[in-house]
Amino acid sequence: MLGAMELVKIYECLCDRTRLRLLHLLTQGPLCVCHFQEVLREPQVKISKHLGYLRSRRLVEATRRQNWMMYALPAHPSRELAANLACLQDCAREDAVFRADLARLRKLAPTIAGAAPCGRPAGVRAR
Amino acid sequence: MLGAMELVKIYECLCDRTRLRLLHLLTQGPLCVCHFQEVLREPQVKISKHLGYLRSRRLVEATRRQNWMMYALPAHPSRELAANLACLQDCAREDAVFRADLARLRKLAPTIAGAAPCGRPAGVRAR
DNA sequence: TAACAGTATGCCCATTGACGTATATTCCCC
DNA sequence: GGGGAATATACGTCAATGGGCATACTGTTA
Repeated sequence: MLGAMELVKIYECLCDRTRLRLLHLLTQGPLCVCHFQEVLREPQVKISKHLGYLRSRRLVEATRRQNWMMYALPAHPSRELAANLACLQDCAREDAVFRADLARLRKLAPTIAGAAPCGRPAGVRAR
Repeated sequence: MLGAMELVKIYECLCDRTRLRLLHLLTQGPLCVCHFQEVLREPQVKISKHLGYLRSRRLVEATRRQNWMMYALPAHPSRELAANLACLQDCAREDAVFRADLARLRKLAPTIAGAAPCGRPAGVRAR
């Protein structure tokens, strides 16, 4: 009689504006915390905590890359998660906030595939 | 800079197991509180409160029909709501709890269209 | 090893939500 | 008007959550 809990867990993750924005950005590919900070323009602690929340519930995966934590959607999402992420992406297409986020992200990291942390070219270290 | 709030509101409604079951049942058609009580096997106050929650956020509409309150999904749902309800319905298809709910509902009210409250034939009053 | 950048965590506070018990409300029928 | 059925609300309690501030952690560089 449990069941349906996977879905509830997903919706619990989706029911916060900040987390929604994070997940939406992640549909574009893996990103690091500083990316999120710059795109969302929210304090580091807020971003980090929400990512931790998502991670603890397995909606995102994290790997360290030198100093940076790279966050990504699960490599093998459940059917439910995949469906809801697709739905989110669809809804986001017509929303001003999500579109603006996407625009800032694109300006920041024009090429997402293999994007270096914080938009710096791979191998170049911070100032 | 508001935006995205419609979605958050929807997800806030979806992130509870009981509300999820209620909404899922409502995708079959309008129902009254006693239907929910019998299908979910949950106390009246719990059902009623969650319906109130959903109603206050405009995810369901309610109309009185004699002694019974009939609840239904919005006649004109937003794009976001429609998308998420479809997604929910899709996810529910493979979940034991939702399937069991549906089975109990069908036994209770074989014909949903114009279903009388509490499965009694229209016009027949309670014992 | 010291300094620093990137990130996470502990603590505190305010808000929200879920649940149960008891009680109120609304409508129908006698 | 009284009684009863169906439904909603008021209260109290407890747990979870969001946010900020300060601080800790981790890896890199000097």
